Amino acid sequence: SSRGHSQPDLSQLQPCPRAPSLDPPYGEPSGGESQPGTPLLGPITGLSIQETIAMSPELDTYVLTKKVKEVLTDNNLGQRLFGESILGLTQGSVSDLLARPKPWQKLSLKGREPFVRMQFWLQDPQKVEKLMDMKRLEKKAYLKRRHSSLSDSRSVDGGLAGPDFLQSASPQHQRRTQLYQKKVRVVLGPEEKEALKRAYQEKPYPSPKTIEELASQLNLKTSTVINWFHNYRSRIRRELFIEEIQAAGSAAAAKAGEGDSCDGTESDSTMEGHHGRHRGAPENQDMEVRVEAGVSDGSPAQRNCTTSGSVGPVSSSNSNLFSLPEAGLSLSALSSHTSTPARNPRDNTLRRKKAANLDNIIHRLEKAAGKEDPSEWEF
DNA sequence: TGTGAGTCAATACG
DNA sequence: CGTATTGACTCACA
Repeated sequence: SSRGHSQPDLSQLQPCPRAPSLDPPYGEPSGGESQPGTPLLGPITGLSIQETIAMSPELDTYVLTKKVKEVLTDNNLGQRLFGESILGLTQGSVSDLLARPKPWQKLSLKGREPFVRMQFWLQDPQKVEKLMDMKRLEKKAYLKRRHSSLSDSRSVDGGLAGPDFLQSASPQHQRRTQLYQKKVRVVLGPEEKEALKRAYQEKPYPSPKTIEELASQLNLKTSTVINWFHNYRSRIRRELFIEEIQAAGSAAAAKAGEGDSCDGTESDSTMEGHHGRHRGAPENQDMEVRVEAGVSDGSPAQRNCTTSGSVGPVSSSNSNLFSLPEAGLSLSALSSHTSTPARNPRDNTLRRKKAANLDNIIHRLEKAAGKEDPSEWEF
C-alpha cells in the first residue's frame, strides 16, 4: 500500500532559489527582498512550494537522506552542486541535513521543504543526468572564466542556462567581495568550550547577568556567549531527535526482520567515538551529551532500512496530511521524547545523568510554554 | 525581548 | 578538491 497516489504531480520540481529570505550579509540593509514571491514548484501544478509541502505526506527523512547520499556518492556528485541546484542550500547546510536529518514530525513547514525537494528529485528519472550536465557546464564556465579573466567577470557565466534550470543557486551573496570585510570567524578554544559546556550543564538558560559573567571571565563578547548557548541548545536538541529516530529504527528492524534489501552499505551516522581533533589541545571533550547509538540495553540492533522499494511517502495508512490533531504537536513532541530514550531500567550512570539533565530542561520548557508558572527559572 | 528553527559562510579537516 | 563543523544571522512567534 501507499505508493504513488493522489499526490500532486510531483514530477518535475524546479530548483527555485531560496524563496523570500534574502539577507544582506552583515551590514547593508539594502533590500530587494521583495516579499511574497512564493515560487512555484512546477509549471503545471501552479502550487506554491508552501502549498505543496503542506500537502506532502509524511516522509521518512532518515531513509530519504540515506538514499540521496547513496545516489550522490554513487555518481560522484557533490553536495555543493546538489544543494545549490536542487535544494537551494549551501554545501554546509546540505552536509548537515544529510548527516543529521530531523524527523519529519519535528520539522517546521519550512524545514520540510528541503526534504520534499529531495523526494521529488529522487523520483526524477533523469536526476543524475541533469546534475551531471550541470557539473559539466559549471566546469566549462569555470575554465572559460579562468582562461580569459581579461574581460569583465560576472555575466552570469555565459551559457550556464543550458538544460533547464539551475544556476539559480544562491541569490543574494554574489561577489560582494571587496565590499565587505571577510568577516572573521571566531573560533572558541577547547578550554572555552569546556567552560561553556559546564555552564550549560548548570544553567541551560543563563540569565543576562550570568552571560555577562561568562563573557568577561572567558574574555569573549557577550553576543558570542549568547550565540553559543543558542547553538548548543539547538544542537543538543537535535541529537536527541536523532537518537529517537535510531531507536525507533532499531526497534522496527528488530521487530520485523524480513529479508529486506537494505544494502548494508553505510552504517554511518552512528555517533562517532570521540577522537581528538582540535589542535593538540587537552581534549577530553567527552562530556558531550551524545548518548551513542547503542540505545538503552546496548544491543546494536540493525539500522532502520524500513521500506526498501520506495523511498516514497511513508504515509501511514491513512495519510492524514493535516488532521494531526491539535497543535499540541510541538509540545507533545518534546514530551514524547522525555519518556522515550532516557527510559532505562538500569542505572547507566553518566549517560543517565546527562539524559536526566536534558529532560529537566525540556520539562521546564514545556511548563513555561504551557502555563504561566513564572515561579522560578532557577534550578 | 528572548527563543527555536533554519541557514549561511568561514574554515577545519581529509 | 569535497565534506564536516560551527559561530553568527534572519525570521516568526509569544
